[in-house]
Amino acid sequence: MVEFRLPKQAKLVKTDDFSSVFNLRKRIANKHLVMRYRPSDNKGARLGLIVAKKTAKLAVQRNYMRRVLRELFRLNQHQLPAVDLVIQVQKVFTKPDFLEIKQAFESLCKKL
RNA sequence: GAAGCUAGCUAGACAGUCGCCGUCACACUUUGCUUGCCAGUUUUCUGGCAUAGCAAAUUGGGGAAGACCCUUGCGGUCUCCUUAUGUGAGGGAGGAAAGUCCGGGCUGCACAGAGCGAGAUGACGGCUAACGGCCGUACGCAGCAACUUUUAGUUGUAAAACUAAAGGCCAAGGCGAGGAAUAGGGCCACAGAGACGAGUCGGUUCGACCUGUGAGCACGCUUUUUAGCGAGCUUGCGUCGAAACGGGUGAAACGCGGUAACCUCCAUCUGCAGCAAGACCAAAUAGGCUGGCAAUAGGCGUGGCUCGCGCUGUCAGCGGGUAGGUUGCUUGAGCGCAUGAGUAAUUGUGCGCCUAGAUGAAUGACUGUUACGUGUAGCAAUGCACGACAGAACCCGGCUUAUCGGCUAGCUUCACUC
Repeated sequence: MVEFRLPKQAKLVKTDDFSSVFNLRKRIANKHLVMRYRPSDNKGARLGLIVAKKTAKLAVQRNYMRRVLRELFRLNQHQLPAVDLVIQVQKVFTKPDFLEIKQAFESLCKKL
């Protein structure tokens, strides 16, 4: 039985966590997303999200994008290696773009 | 029934899979003691149940405090603090959560009292914790429908009906920074001669100046004779002075006009900052204070050199304070129903209810069925696409702005029936 839960331990919380990922400067990207990552000693992958106010002005849009990306991470976390992952949104996407975003996320995950 | 307006409610529904954040209950391990109940027993006491309270140990997660060990490591052991874990139940964005424009609560700082300054408000009365909000009344402004007047057109024998335009009166409803202009200062577009002590300009009349100039008349002189020069009178223009009248304007004209949304005056109100407020716990590193030890040596600076002066060690404790954590944190001017008071805003009483508390930031993602609306294809059945504005961040009362629709109630006008 595979667990798909996403407890608090699987999230990047501290400012130090984020800045250490940024300092490693490992970066892959496509049209929608930018992923920065850093191998870690923990058991599973950990996630941090960055959705800037600049990319989407409305809070509703930002919340949707955050939730979709968190959901995708949750469902795919066992295929991922043990890394600290920071996903940055480049471009606004809404409900009709879901499949496109899913493909973008999966293709980036394969490159990890 | 139709139209208009104003309030209030709502913000598609159901199911499945996988999740997130609080709350509650139970389980999360045992032992001992206290308490209560039951049974036996004369009592002491014994046994069982409840697990309410306390203590001890133990398992798991987390920890930033303390001690010890040696292999000196992102080590182990012990003490201490804290809670997790599993199952179940129940809850989990809005009418604007938005803009942050007003008013409060709450919190900290400041504060004898008074004054100056600054800001806000401004009919009258009321409501309220308070307000720049709301309610009522009066006034003013704009104005749709209806009604009505005039004109034009069409129909019609006519009565009249309809349509259009321009007015009148304008329901319900809407809008109104609305005190003082004799306390004072400033300003008043365009037009007009002139726009705020008033004078100037032009016209008319009178007088003066004509050494300025044009025209006319008559005179004198002449080698320009249809001309030139000189001097005179009248008159026009011009300059100066006086008088009364008066100026196609304009909202307003030698007036006790307007403007206070220019300053100002009057009345009332306002201390300042904000949950990143504030309170508690509290690493690492750096620095501070106190004490002990070492030491009067050495080093550095000042100086040409000496003396002198200043700085510089280590250990322990203390307090401030940063990251971080806990709290503030959701029970409140709360909501619903009934009923009393009041035209109403609002409020008294009774009963019932608990309704998000996140913090690199939860409240969801996807799929299916279906309702409604819109668009599109189609004769139709039906198919396809789309679904308003928008996301809590201490909490309330308002205002403003955005918004697909639906439902209910009230008010006004018109029509119909009785």
